Amino acid sequence: MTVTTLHTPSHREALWELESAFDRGDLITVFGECSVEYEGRAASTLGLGNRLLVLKPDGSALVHTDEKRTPVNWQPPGSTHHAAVRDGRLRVRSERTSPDETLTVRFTAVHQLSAMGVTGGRDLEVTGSEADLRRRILEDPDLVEPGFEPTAVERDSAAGPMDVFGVDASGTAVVLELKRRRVGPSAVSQLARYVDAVAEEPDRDPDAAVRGILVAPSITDRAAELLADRGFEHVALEPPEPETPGAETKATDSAEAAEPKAETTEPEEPKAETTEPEAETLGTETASDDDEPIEADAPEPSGSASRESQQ
Amino acid sequence: MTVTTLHTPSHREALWELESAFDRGDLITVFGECSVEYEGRAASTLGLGNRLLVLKPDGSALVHTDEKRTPVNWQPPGSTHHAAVRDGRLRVRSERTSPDETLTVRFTAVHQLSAMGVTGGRDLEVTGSEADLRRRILEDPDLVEPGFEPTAVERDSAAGPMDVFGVDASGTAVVLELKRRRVGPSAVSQLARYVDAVAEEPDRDPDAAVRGILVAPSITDRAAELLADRGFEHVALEPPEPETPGAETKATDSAEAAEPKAETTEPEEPKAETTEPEAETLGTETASDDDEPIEADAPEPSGSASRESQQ
DNA sequence: GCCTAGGTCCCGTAA
DNA sequence: TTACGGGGCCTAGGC
Repeated sequence: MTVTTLHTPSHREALWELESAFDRGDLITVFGECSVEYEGRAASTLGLGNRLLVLKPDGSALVHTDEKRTPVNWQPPGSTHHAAVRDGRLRVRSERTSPDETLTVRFTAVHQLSAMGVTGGRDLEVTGSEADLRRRILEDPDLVEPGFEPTAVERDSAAGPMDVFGVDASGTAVVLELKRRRVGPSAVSQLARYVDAVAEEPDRDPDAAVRGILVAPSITDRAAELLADRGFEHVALEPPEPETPGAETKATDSAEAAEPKAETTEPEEPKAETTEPEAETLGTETASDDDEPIEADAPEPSGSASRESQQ
Repeated sequence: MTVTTLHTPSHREALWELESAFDRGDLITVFGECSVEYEGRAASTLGLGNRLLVLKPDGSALVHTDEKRTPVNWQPPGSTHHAAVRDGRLRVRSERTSPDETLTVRFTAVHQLSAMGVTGGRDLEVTGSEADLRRRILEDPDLVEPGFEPTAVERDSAAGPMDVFGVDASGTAVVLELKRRRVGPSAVSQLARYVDAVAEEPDRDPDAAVRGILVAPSITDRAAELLADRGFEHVALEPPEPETPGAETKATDSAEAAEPKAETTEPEEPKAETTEPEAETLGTETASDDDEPIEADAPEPSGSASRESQQ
């Protein structure tokens, strides 16, 4: 693995290294004293200070201070990086079009410049998303309510696509809005938009009701009021098992669901999903182990360092 | 400025340096081959690959690949960083509570480790925000429509706080929802929530109308339909500044300082709107200069480098 | 701590 | 390209 590093380089030296790093497609970090300007969708200025600039080969640019997860300034992927020496400073500029945006970083001093060849390994696997929650519901629609039958996912409406659409035990249309986490008023509005759109569809009996159900781990008080005003309902449900199944079971919210689920029997054959119903335990991991047995069990064999946050 | 850098250190050496860097409150970058695990609100795994790990003294942690502006994994500020050598690997772990979340980065090889003392300079000045749009409207309410009078900002309702509340020339209540950029259906829903909440306030004449106006640079077709369905209106207006109306005028700090903002301190009570709103020309720049005269005019005196995005 | 909404949101997906 | 909605969103401002 090639890593090129310059310590307190002159602007010319830094410029030269940036040039070749751009050519190599390296990931670049520049640490130094700089001011930053941005102009595009908005505009901003940032006075002199020490920051870390990261330039990625895909055109991304990040300016980080010593605080916050979000960069103080940035440029999204697809931008074009330029470097030059102007007015006695090293200027790095990242530009893009549609929208036209320019990020300019002017270094009065470069403390360190590194260029690294980075390759692949971007295959992140995530669990606990709204898609996981949807899978869970499609596999066992009774979790929403006994007799619920999903008929479509992402069904389009005049107000946009609905997460899940279906009918209840009495044949009434039901719109589900799913959220992976606790939600507020905006989720109720979103649900209302879809329900209203369905209710007004021309081929529908104007007198036929359309139910709206917000499926989320929990909702705020205000959201509950708005939900009640519209005659909508809330079903407490969350994505399956982001926490490891072994220990640390946190099904605390299940109490909110209250409704004794009449045992998760064979789903009413949800047309759209004929998968084996036993998959209700989709979160199971064979031979699950605790978080890190090797490390957790081992006594400190080689020392350890820690630091407390000081915000 | 102190910068400590280790090249291809042993895990023990890296651990030692991390320890002291934590103590110093340095900003740390670690570049190497690693796998990443996250567990908390969701969970994720990332296989072996070369990445850049950034550890901030405020407890933030970022794992960056060679692509995207968003880190592939991260930890927000307030987390606590730990380092240790386990199973022949350098393990960096960042944990936080409420919610409980853990980020674990295991390095099989460290190509470079740097620690930098970063100080201050976080005073970012931004223009073009929704707050700027609101200022613009409060300074000249006629931009919304002739005779409009704002009476409150962030006025609370049963559905949440409204951006601007006021009355039109005929005395009818008006709710404004402001957006700094082009908007879709969600903004219409948001406006509808507020209008409905105001309309149902007990002390209000049930027959009295409440108007809803969406103030944004533009809206999508679907948003326009939803807006029309509800009888709401759209006023095309954007924040002052970010877009360059004339010839690349970009509000240098000097111009802003020169701007007689005088008592522009939030007319909380615009009722007494007797003042002649000469501030209508708030977008004017005195002695505007082009983007960067020194650099732009100068011919390439010292070389330049550029790189095209390759995505 | 929770709630509410903005953001240069970023990002993926589909039309 | 635009549109639309999810996100481990993050962040700021109230309460």
